[in-house]
Order: sequence, then structure tokens, then C-alpha cells
Amino acid sequence: MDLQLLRTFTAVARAGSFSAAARELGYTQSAVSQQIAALEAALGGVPLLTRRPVAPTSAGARLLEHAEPLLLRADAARADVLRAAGAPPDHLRVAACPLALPRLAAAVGEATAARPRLDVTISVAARDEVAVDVARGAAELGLAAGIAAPGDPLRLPDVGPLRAIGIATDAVSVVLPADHPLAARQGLRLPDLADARWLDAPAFGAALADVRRATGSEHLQHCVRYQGADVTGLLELVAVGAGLTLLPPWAVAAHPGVVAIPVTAPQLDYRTELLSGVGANPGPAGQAVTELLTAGA
Amino acid sequence: MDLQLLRTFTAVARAGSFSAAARELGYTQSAVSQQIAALEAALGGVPLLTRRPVAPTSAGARLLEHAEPLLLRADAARADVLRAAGAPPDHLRVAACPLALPRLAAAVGEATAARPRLDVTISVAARDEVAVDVARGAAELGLAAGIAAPGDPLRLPDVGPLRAIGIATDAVSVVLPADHPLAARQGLRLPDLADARWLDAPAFGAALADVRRATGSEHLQHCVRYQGADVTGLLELVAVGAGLTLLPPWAVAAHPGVVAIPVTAPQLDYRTELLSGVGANPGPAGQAVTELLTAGA
DNA sequence: GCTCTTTACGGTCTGCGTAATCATA
DNA sequence: TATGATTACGCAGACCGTAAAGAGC
Repeated sequence: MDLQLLRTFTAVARAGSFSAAARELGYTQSAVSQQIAALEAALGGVPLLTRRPVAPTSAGARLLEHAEPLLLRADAARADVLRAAGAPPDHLRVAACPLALPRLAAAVGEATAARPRLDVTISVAARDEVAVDVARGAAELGLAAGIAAPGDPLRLPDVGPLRAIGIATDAVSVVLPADHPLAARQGLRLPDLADARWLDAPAFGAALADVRRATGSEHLQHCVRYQGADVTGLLELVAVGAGLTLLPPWAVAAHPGVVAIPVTAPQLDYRTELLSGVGANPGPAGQAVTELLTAGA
Repeated sequence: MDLQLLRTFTAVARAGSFSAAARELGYTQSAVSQQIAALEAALGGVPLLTRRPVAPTSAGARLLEHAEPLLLRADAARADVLRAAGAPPDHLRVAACPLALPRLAAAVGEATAARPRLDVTISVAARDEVAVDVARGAAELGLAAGIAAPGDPLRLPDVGPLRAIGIATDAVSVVLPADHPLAARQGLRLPDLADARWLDAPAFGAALADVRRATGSEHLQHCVRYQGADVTGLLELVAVGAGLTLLPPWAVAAHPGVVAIPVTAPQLDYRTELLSGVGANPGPAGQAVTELLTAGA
């Protein structure tokens, strides 16, 4: 199974058209048609796509599920090899979850004070995207944050070997609208909130899967998904009753309309990890930032 | 990056010789040499192997770490597609961890009583191998067992989408030699045992990584690794002081020379999960066994 | 000097593009 | 009928095997 065929297959499935995928990939229609035929032949003649309309068959859907991680890992492998062989970069790129930014800002500020010529790009992304960026070499360092049981590492997508160092753990609070019946409590047990509506906020490490594990509720509620990276927006959604979320209390501060109640059970940490390539040399700037970030831990 | 080149690369690295790898793969020496050269060229001209002696460079070592999971996932993808398209098999193959065998035996026994023509192959493997076997299609069903925090799923190697259903949780005990100073205790806290020698017994879901997470000890002791699938052998090792291990108390029974002390902290479950392909139809036999196994949960 | 890898070269096969054909809305 | 996928065909490049050359112990 050639990865190039897989790439073409995903493009066709995504575009819903051979011709559109061909344009996207710089092939002719004919070439794409032949590649799909070759892929189907290589897989025992199983049809992967229905034609007209073009849509994945059930077998094709299964393949699609595998394709993205496969291509991602292939990219990660290439990036890893190039990192191991190449010279350390002079420009530092850091991908970070929104709630890791204060710590990152502190470290970068200190580093720039020490070495004025520092050249850093910071990009904000959800936890999984941070891991992906580091794995693909789009960033030298990553700061991922999210909810984990005490002592557990974050559950990052499997993008191959990554070095992950825990640099901080904060407490976890439930963020509720101020007029919520439980808003006056001193502490809350998550299993008691298993039936609540939860916001799905992957950028803040409070993705639905995390919440479900923490609350122990099997069925996941239909809920609002917040793709933004801005805490204020998330808190606004909580304030208007779109759902609850889990955050470290300092992130809520004194936002009007919401309150943060400590979680008493189960024991949870809001954990921040520093991600980097296993064999990578992040360069002098990356080294400096790494040391500053890990020093606090 | 062609997967075939990667396969050849791993063979060369494993064999430590171009010619040996060529014989193994059915190529000529020359073809292997050209494939390696092509792979190095595709990766920006980075040398992946030193020649004479043939050994991976640091970049090659990074690639090797990616290669196995990549090839594994590719196999899993192929198996998944074929499962989705093919007819359900009439022969049922089950891969199971040793400590899941009693439950499996009960279910298979009941199933064979109901349908005498049942055709089942059972193979015993470590937890990770069970997951790999199911993913690659070498088994229709898998029974994986191991230690997890309450509510957490087992930490299986990422081999793509697998359906995992928890079918049982048992208590966890520390298995100690009978003459151990702590052998008379009623219960034990694992953090107090962080400095103990632990056996590394991956087949029993007590791999070192699990133990380290459970005990909270960062440094992993040099220890004895037990690759066997036989509980008696493992208990013998404990009896002679080779190290401790974590098992459900029923597995220890009345084995001479060892005692099982319940773990009081942290909270741990010995969890058994039933694994199957996501879109797979396990066939009538698999269906029957699945129902019997999940009925108890 | 011997073993093992690399390079050179020729044949075959794959894979893409052009263009014609076919199927479907 | 028009859009879009498939098939036919020719050519360029990839890939493997044979054989000669080169490199390291």
C-alpha cells in the first residue's frame, strides 16, 4: 500500500470528486482514476469509493480512519529524521495551548531579556494540534495543557515518540454560571454532574472525552463545541448557560457571570507539559526557553 | 517515503547487513543497496546507515523508531478494509492475556455447549500483542488485561481504531515473598513501595510502565523481565525474591512462598477488555462469544 | 586477498498524460 | 446533452537483475 495512493484517496474522499482532487494534487483526472483503481486492486479488489456520487464505501470509510494517522506519522518520521540530522534552527517556533501562554510568556520574556536577539514565533493551538505541530516539525517546542489524573501524563494523540516533561500542575475547578443552583457550593463531585451539559473545548484541554472520563458518564451529551482559543469566549458561553467546563481557577479570575468551584472528586490535575522531539536539538533559544520552563517544575 | 523502502530499511538494520537483508526479502544485494540509497535521497540525503559495519546512524535510529508503528498501522489498515468488505469468518481466533483465560474458557465452554460445531483457536499473548493481533486481523477477538486507574481504559498501543469493551474489573494485590517484611500487612500503599524491585511482566499487564505510574516512582529499577505467559513461573520468581508484581488476588490462589496483599492506594483496577475491529463482523461464533463475555459485565 | 557494498548498464514494468469512450444526471 | 469517470495507448522514468568496480578489514 503506497502512501501516495492513500494521500490521493483521502483527497478524493474529501473533495467528493476525482477531478477536484486531481486539480488539488496537480494530477490529471485520469491519473487519479488510475491511482484509486490501483489502490482498490492492491486491497484485494475491494471497492473503496462509490462513483457518481463519489463517496467512501464502508471499507473506504475504514481506510479513511487509518489514512490520516498514517500520513501524519509518516510526516513525523520525516521531520524526526531531518531534525536528527540538520543543524539546530536559529528561529524558535513554539506551539502552545491558550492556558499555557502565561507560563510561556514569562519564560520568553525572561529569555528575551537575557538575549535580545531572540527570534521566537508563538502559535496558539488545541492540545492535539500542539502535539501534531511538534511531531511534524512545524514547531520546535510545544506546551500542551489539559486534564489528567494525578501522576498521569496527558493523553496526547499518538504521533510517534515525543519527549514530554510535566512542568506544572494546577487545581481543577468546575466553571458554572453564577446563577446555577450549585454555584454556592464549596466543592463539587464530578459524578454528581454526570448529567450536566458540558462544553466541548478542546483548546483548553477540556475535550469531551476528558470530561466523560472524569465524570464517569458513559453517554456523552449533545453539547456545544468551542473551537476558539480565547478564554473569555468560553466563559461567556458558560455564563449564558451553554454548558459547564473544567478549568484551573486562575483562568477564570473574576469573570462576571461565572464562578469556579473546586472539584473534590475525582482527583484531577490541570497539567501542563513541554513537548519536544526526542532526538532534537531545539537550538540555543529553544534550550533557554526549555530551561526556564522546566526550572519552575 | 515509500513503505516498501522502510520495510527494507528495517530489515537491513535488523540484519546488520545488506546481503543478509536481501536474502531475507528475496532481492539481490544490489536492489537493497539501491533502495537504501533511494530512501536516503528521499529524506534529503541524510545518511541513515553507516556501512561496514552496517549500523543505523542517529537519524536512522530515529527513523527505525517510527518504522515499526508505521508498518504496523499499514497492516492494520489493510486488515480493517478486508474485514469491512469480506465475509465473516467461520473460524474464530481469539488472542488473550493469560489472566483473561479463565473468563474466556468459561465463555468458550458455554458457546461450544450451545453449538457443537464451533471452531475456535485461542492464542496466549501479552497485552500489547493482543491488540496488535486484533488490529492486523490475526485474531477476530482479543482479551487484554492489565492495570488501570478506576474508570480508565487500558493503555493499549496505538494500532488504529479498535473497539474495546470493559468486561471485568478485579481488585489488585501486591504479590510478595512470604518472608517479606511487609508480608503480614493487611494492605499496602504503592508509593511506600516505590523503591522496591518490581518484576517486569508484560503478559500480565504489570509492565514496568504501569507499575511506575501506579507507584509514582520516576526512576525505574533495574529488574527482572518475565516474558512467560504462565502465572506459576511468575509467582516462583516472586517467591525467590526476584521482585514484586501486581496481580488480581484470585490469580495467586494458594501458591506456596508468596502472599497477596491488597493495594490500598492508589486506587487501581485489574481490568479486562474485549477487543475487536471497529467495523468487523466477527462471525456467528465470535458473536456468541462476545455476547457471553459482555453479559457478565 | 576476500568479503561486502556501490556503480554501471540493459530490460521490463510501472505510472502519468493525451485522447477517446462510456456512464449518468 | 453535458459533466465527469473510465479505458486505450504511448512515452518517460523507476526499479530490479547481471556484472564490473570500489572500499574496507
